Amino acid sequence: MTDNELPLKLWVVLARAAAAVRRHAVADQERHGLSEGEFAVLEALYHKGPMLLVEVQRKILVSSGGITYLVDRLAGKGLAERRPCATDRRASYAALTKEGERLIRSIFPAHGQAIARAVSGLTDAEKRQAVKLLRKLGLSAAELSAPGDAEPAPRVASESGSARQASEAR
Amino acid sequence: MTDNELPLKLWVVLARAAAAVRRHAVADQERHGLSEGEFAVLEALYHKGPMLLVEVQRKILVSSGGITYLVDRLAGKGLAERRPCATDRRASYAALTKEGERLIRSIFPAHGQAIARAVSGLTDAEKRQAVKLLRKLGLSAAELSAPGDAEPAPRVASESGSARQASEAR
DNA sequence: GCGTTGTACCTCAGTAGAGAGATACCCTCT
DNA sequence: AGAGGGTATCTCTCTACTGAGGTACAACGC
Repeated sequence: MTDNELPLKLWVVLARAAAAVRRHAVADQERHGLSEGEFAVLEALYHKGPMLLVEVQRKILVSSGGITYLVDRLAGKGLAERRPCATDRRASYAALTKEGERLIRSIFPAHGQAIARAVSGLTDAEKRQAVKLLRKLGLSAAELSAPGDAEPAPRVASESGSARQASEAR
Repeated sequence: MTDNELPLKLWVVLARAAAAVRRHAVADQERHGLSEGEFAVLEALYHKGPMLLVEVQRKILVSSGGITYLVDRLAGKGLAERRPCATDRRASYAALTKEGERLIRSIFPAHGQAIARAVSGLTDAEKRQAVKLLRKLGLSAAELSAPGDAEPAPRVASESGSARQASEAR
């Protein structure tokens, strides 16, 4: 039975597994008042030291507006700060404050354990196998032509029907 | 040393693979003006017929407010409708309208192909292997004690017949 | 019957972040 | 020196929800 729904099934179990594990990760992060994105920024800075905002952005896969928002929030909490870049005045670094470093250092080990627990349903051999397959899958999917190519496709459903507020602007 | 960061690495590649494949799925759905959640509802109703809102909610894993919102949106687009439940006046069914059924029927095959393309980096044998591992991982992660419990009451042996719950497919 | 507990749905405020566009700057080429 | 194009960040609007809380009904025990 060469299952021609194999790709769909793979996508379903992939999405569900990721969601299930993510729930554990996020629950752990929220115990410290951090959103997923905030934690990702802290973790990146913790492991790599100060980075340009654009580097962090690419690492954690958020939009340009998103990284501004996240660094703003962390700065507001006193966990991170911006530092000017000496060689490029457009750019700036994000860096952990003392408090930010203290926080991430104190919670990271437990976080790792929470993740370990979440994935403990697989043996180490299975984990290695899964890493290999998922790495291959992730890389190949990421390399496929940018989404939205091909045909615009027939627009369905009015879509212009929703009341659009006429906001006066500046 | 046997890599004690294996769980973390698994989580990273899992999240990245899921995000990469999801981008393709979402891009395809958006060509028809549907968000991920809207598409998930249509697909569920298409495959299972009319369902109670609470059933759809559990199937696609959104909050109670979320399912109300999604059905409202689909109703506003004329793709789905609510129907009273004869035996329980609190409850109501969601069902596809003619137009909704026509739409999902017309786009579903191409959607399957988009997914197939997104996961085409793996051979069929690898896909099957991945499905097996991810199913095991997803089920075990979903069964772990609810997130947020500081002291997980030792409810260890929940149900030994672990296989069940969370039927796949969406 | 009546009280209690559980369930299905809705309401509403709030949030994380997307994405388009603007601004300021850098770099190269002439 | 100046034009042109590329890049880093910020601003702003908008979306797709979440989660808490409320209402109406259901279901059970007495």
